[in-house]
Amino acid sequence: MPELPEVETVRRGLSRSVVGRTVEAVRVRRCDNILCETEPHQLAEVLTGRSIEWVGRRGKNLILQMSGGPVLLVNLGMTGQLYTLAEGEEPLEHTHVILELSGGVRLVYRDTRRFGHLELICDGDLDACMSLRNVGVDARSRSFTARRLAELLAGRTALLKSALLNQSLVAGLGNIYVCEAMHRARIGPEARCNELAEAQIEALHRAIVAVLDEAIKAEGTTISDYVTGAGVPGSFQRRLRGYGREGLTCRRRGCGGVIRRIVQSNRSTFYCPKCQGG
DNA sequence: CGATACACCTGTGTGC
DNA sequence: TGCACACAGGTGTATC
Repeated sequence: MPELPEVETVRRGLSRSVVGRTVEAVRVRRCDNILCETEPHQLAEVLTGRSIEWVGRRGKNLILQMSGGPVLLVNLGMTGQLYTLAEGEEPLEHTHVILELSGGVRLVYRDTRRFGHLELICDGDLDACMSLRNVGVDARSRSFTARRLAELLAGRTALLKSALLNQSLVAGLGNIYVCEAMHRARIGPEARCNELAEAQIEALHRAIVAVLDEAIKAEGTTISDYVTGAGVPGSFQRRLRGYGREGLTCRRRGCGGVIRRIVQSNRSTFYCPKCQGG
């Protein structure tokens, strides 16, 4: 579910609602998706009494910096949620951890399919932690340029789509935004990394930056599970041009093509056969 | 090392 | 109504 725009939206929301608050209690309902140097129950021991100093992001990973050094990293996987409960609101099924914060704020971590995980990094050393070991250049960092993208793709024979989904190259894109960026850049689904012209890579880079930016402004894409840090859906699903639109008319002005769905490496790819190369 | 297949988990929607 | 199957935003691991 959550790709870069969704994770960034959660980061921004939590920056407003939980930064500066102190962890008063930690309720762990289910701990088999908590990575920790020692034991999952260490979560309460380490976090209780510390305040949340800031919330950061690397690719699709959220970083909660705690006072005194430790970091709580959150990867939401497909169905993960990290949001604050409204007053009187009860946690739903599949809520695995609740942080009770000062001021009566409750931050919950929920994940139906449990593809996500928490990682407690006691010494705060992000460069050595498990979750970030294979995270490449963030798609919204300054160093993600067209030139950098070209270097990352050079010499690869894989499908472009597979490379863009590979977090160790560019971090932050998932199935939705890869489909959207390739549609915007008019690159067909069968394109391979090593057969792109320079101008196509530049167009792809512009498309990636633009679609992520627009999606963040819309607070992300909600298909079924994703919610912002405040627990509400995003709205970018209304502006998708390819993803999830099989059989519908292409949204490119004057195109009139019909969006198709194919399966590539076991995942759906949506594209317009008329305005995207193939 | 690079590319691909698959497993991990739960819920929902479809067709018989 | 019951059941089988396809499918879903991600990613680590095994295999060639």
